[in-house]
Amino acid sequence: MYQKMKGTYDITTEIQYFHAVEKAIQSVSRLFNYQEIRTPHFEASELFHRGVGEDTDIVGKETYDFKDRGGRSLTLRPEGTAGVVRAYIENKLYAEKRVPQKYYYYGSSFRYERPQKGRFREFRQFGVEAFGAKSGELDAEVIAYAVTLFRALKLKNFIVHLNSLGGKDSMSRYRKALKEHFKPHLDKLCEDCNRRYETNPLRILDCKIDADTKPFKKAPKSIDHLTDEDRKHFDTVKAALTAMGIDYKIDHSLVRGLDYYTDTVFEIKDTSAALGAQDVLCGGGRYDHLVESLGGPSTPAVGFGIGIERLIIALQAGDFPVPEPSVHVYLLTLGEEARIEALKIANMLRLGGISCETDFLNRSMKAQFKQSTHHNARFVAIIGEEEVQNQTVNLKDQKERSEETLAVQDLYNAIYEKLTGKQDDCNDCEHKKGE
RNA sequence: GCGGCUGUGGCGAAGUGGUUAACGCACCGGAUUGUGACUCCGGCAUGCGAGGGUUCAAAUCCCUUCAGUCGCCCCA
Repeated sequence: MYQKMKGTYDITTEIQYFHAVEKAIQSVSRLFNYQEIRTPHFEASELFHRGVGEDTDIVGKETYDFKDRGGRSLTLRPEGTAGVVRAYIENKLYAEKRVPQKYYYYGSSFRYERPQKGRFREFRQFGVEAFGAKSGELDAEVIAYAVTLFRALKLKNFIVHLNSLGGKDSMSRYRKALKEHFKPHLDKLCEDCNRRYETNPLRILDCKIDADTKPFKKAPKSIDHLTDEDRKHFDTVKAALTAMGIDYKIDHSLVRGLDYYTDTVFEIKDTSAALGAQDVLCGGGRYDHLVESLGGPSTPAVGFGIGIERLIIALQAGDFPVPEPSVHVYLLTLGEEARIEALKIANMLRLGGISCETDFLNRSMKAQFKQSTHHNARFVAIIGEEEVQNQTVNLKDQKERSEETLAVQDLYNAIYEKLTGKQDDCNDCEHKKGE
């Protein structure tokens, strides 16, 4: 038997959750005025190496790299931003008249990792990127977008972690301060941290092994090394969040693992314990130099990524109502003629927006009744020889627990009225009149 | 890349060397050839993730491998 590849999975009954999330994404994107952008699932390897950063774990050990038949070195995208930035530059979207240019993306990303809860080799990511404005208020709007999405999905147990790394000047000051601070303690730090000390001292703060040690706790804070300008930017972000009623927690150890971040960085963590070690639902920040470093004009930008699988795990732990698949009418047939008649009736009902299911196996009445339950049918329409003869249908309303004999020509109106009551829209599902 | 745990029907689960692999749920058929959800009767794994080995005998012991799961690293 063939098996799916490690770290991938088939979406079957859970599709309902994906639809719910996708619907929320579309409606929140509309509210915040973000346009969807779709970019390829693979790009030249070079793009991710330069975009995400050669020294990051993602590029160093997690990318799916392969050579195509033309000998090109390609990589399945490990995250969304690099591809969107490439498209932004290549399509000269910076010349768009609307500023800032705000995009969202949704789709699979790939990382070669050992799978565990909330972590897959192929996973879906949703993210937004806003280009063209260096504004703390835009940073705050991006965070507000994520929070709004979570609220729309009835999530309650999450918290925004916030920090600022500052721009190039602030960061180099901070790096120097960190190195000075940790230098006398290097022998006490783990192997990884010693390596990070040379390659990227900021990442030492990410370490969980050394997190409880004294030098770690006394480590200098990035926000104490911001230039006046960067400090002002961060103050604007915080004020804007407060103005929008968004709670946040300043997290001095939050540095993020991707190289391109500047100034604001944030994560939104799930606090329900449903996600185990992978509690980061959303991660993002400002990246003011990425567009330029990938060959575009100097363009400030800010964005985030959200893991759809993690979001859905959080959703399932919460009380988000997910509708069961259902059908309006189950046509229960008895005999050959009745089946033909049922097809005609189903066709007629479907044209009017009423969904139908019927029996294709010539099964017993009992079996068909069971099927109608499995299909969550509101109505069972019984069609036997007698009904075919008289052009009638025996209609059972499973909700009202009533049964009546109706002329075929009256069937549609009767069902429609019961489904919609006095309103225009179906009360049982999302069917709208005229659709 | 490293470590722990797990793998028996559609699902849950017993079985730790000895006949025919319990049981429950679900499903299917019948009792009841036009009214299901209760009840009763019957059916439903030639096989225990896969491959190899030990043995008179393997779901059970050994080796290899695959997958799942949780954790580390890191991230969404």
